[in-house]
Amino acid sequence: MQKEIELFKAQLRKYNLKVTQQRLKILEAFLKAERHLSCDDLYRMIRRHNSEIGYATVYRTLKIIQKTGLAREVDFGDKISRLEHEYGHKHHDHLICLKCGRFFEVFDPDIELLQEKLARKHKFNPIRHKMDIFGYCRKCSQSINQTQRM
Amino acid sequence: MQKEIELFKAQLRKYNLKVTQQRLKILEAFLKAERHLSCDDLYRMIRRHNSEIGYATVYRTLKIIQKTGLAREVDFGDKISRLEHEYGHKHHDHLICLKCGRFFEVFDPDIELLQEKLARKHKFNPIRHKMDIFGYCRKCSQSINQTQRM
DNA sequence: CTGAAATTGAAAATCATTTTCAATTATACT
DNA sequence: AGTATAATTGAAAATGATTTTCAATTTCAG
Repeated sequence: MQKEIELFKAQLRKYNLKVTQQRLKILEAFLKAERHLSCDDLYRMIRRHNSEIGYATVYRTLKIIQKTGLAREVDFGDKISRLEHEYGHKHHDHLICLKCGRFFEVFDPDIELLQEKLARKHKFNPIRHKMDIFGYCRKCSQSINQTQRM
Repeated sequence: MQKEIELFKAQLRKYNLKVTQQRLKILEAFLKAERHLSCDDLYRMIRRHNSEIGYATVYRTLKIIQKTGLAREVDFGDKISRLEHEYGHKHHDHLICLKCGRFFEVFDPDIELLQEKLARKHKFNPIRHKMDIFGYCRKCSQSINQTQRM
């Protein structure tokens, strides 16, 4: 985690941004957290513990954390920005359960390869991609009892 | 297009929803449109032509259109809901240009197969999935001149 | 035709996100 | 260490898409 903090500081300096107590606390809170976090999640976490840090500051710092490459946005289809750790984490895709909302991180090198090929076939220069599979996890698959409704 | 309209009407009846002029006009406008449309896009289109249909009605009807399986939501990462035709359209993924915003629909059966396998390997029951590759299209690849900025 | 139930649309509410701005703080430079 | 300056903070307001409310209107089964 020290490594990430140093990287963050270095990036701040590089862009003439100041190393403030708030920014460091927010980064640490983010790094300590395991799950995918929305801005609101993180704001509450920080607030719960001790510090008085404004929502706007958390919001703005999360933007910076993204830009430094320490986090990336993930999208669970609910229109809420969530961040997950990026630094030191390999790329992965998601299996997202439509019932319980849990997600699983997965990776398949063959798919990655084919994605590259697919893009190249279309003269497209891929930078990043996102693959989410929605469905039912093992537990929920058993207990599905959907009431079809409109 | 007649087929889609009949299907829509049938679905409405099935769920005790009424077949109104507004709903039909909105569906037709949607079906005639080629591109991916946001609620706002569609509202403007309809309004431009003639009809006086409220935004709320467009919004609500789009939800119904989704539920009937005639449209599905696509996500270009900008937090705006856009719908694309679903009925009679095969599943596909997207190549989305980070510069000009254009997108390309692509499909690769090998990837589809591997996605199924991947899910099964994790005892996950896949229902649908979403794969978007972000990068630069042919035209934009040439003229990239990004100014690195924070 | 008629009544019950659904729909409409204008306006307001919601909710995440983003900006504003005056007060505060970090940092480079004496 | 002191100071100037430029960035940051945080409360509050603004934004913008989405969603709901509710009284008036429309649909449609009987």
